Amino acid sequence: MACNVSFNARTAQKAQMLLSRRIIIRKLDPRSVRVVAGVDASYIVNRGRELGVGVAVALDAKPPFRAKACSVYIGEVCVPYIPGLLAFRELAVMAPALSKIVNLIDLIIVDGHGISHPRRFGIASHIGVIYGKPSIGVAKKKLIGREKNIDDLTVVVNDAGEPVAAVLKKGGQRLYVSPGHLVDLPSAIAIVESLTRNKLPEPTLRADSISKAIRSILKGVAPLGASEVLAPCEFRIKASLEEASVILQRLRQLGLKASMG
DNA sequence: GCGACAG
DNA sequence: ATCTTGTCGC
Repeated sequence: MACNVSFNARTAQKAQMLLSRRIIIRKLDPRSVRVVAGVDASYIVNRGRELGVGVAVALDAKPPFRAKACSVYIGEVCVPYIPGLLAFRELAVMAPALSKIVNLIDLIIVDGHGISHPRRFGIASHIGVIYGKPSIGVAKKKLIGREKNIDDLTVVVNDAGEPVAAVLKKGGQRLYVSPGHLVDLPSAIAIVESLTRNKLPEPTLRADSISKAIRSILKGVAPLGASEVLAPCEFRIKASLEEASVILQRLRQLGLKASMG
């Protein structure tokens, strides 16, 4: 028996329309951001079932962006990817991970959009509202709106004529930065700039490398340096008994802290 | 009907 | 996101 969870796209859209009214857009002083969270989700297909890996890492907002805590949740995902409804898929595994470290952080950087969304409620806004924390969406591709140049800044404008994102060029990468919750566009731009050294913000990079390392381990390969990258992480696995046991064993073999539930 | 379409 | 070979550039 797999995927006992059902998903209704129309209901999900209604939820977004209701929840979007809770978004607060306002200035956020970058100096008030001391610890920031990076989140990520990856997937792996196993006998027709889809396992999701949710990662949440807390790091200093200043170089060298030292990791202070990390939580990983592994469980089955029963929601498909539908453009505009990404949050319902990713949150299934990201929320259990983020909940473990949310008390430590001042802001969340999310892969995906914030208010630059058909219903003004992308995954970054969703996470921000649910946790009552400032959040910023940083996406690699545009979801909605048209781009418009204002002086030397490129912004994304929605159908209502409202600027909902800015385009940052980082090492050949286009980054769509949009407010999620408790932050405005100028603040979001300044904060993302301060967190970006390479092509992506450091929190995203860190969550991504953790996610990739876990993925390799689950596929039976132990990447060099995996133990170091995953050292700050605690793991929780929710799966069938035999499946969870195998995963648990592999992680513990590498000296990692893993449990079930 | 057609194009667009985060991860 | 994931799959997947060779290839371009630092």
